[in-house]
Amino acid sequence: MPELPEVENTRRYLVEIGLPGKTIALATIGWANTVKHPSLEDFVLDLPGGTIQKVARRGKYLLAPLDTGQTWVLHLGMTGGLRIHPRTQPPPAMVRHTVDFTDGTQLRFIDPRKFGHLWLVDDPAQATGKMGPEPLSEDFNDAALALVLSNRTAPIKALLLEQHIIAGLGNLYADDALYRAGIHPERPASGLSPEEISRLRNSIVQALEHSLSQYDQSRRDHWPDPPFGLSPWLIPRSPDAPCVRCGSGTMEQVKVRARTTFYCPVCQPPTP
DNA sequence: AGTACGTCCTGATCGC
DNA sequence: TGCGATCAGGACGTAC
Repeated sequence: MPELPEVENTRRYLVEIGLPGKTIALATIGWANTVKHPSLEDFVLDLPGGTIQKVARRGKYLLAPLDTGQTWVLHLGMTGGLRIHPRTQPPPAMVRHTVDFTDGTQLRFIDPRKFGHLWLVDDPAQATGKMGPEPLSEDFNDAALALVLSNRTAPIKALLLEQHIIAGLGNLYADDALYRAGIHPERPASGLSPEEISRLRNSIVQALEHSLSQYDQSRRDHWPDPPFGLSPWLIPRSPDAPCVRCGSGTMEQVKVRARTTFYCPVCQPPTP
């Protein structure tokens, strides 16, 4: 379940371990469906020779522009993870794809469920599609959030998961943000007051930044092989667990758009 | 246009 | 103890 903090953690890992500047020698794809563009044949033909200029992130996508002018785009899906090791080091379990560099190191794409995707494109938008504002950027303000939520009757939780509304949130951080904000996940989005929208925006930022700071510490503690485990979030994710926010409620579990959703009925009442 | 649901995947967990 | 069924969900495609 890599969401924005996990993908950003991966980006920082890749930068710190020195991916920018490496030149690709060989791409080995173990599951053809992972490559979305161009064809598998063209992907493995065109990627080698490129030198990585930098590693950027847009939502949950990692963007690695090459000196060829094309951009190598990676999405970790639900179970994806990336590691760079010397090619001679035994690979971790569940490595689906590898990319060898000319300096003797190798990127390992670990992905048990094969939901990850790769692209090689001229324009990153070919891979990412239309994306909403980055929640940790200046573009993400109360007015912008209010605008995209207006006239939407869908549950607020469902909209938080749409990448063209806000980039980078997934199931866990959507729940965590709503929990921090004290907003019921099934409230119709258009029914939120300006105060609630402001609280929600702040809560999204806090949830993400809290997690990012934990990942920064974890990378320092475990360098050069930080663990894949998820950073602990505030919201208890088990039914009937005591609410750590109000201390009196017990967590409820429901499905919102087929996604497991937790909330505290006391902190997050169904009506304002 | 907005909303809802099925599909892809397989390791982990559950129930009998 | 073993084995089949179920669950997990990011993004996209399809249907209404």
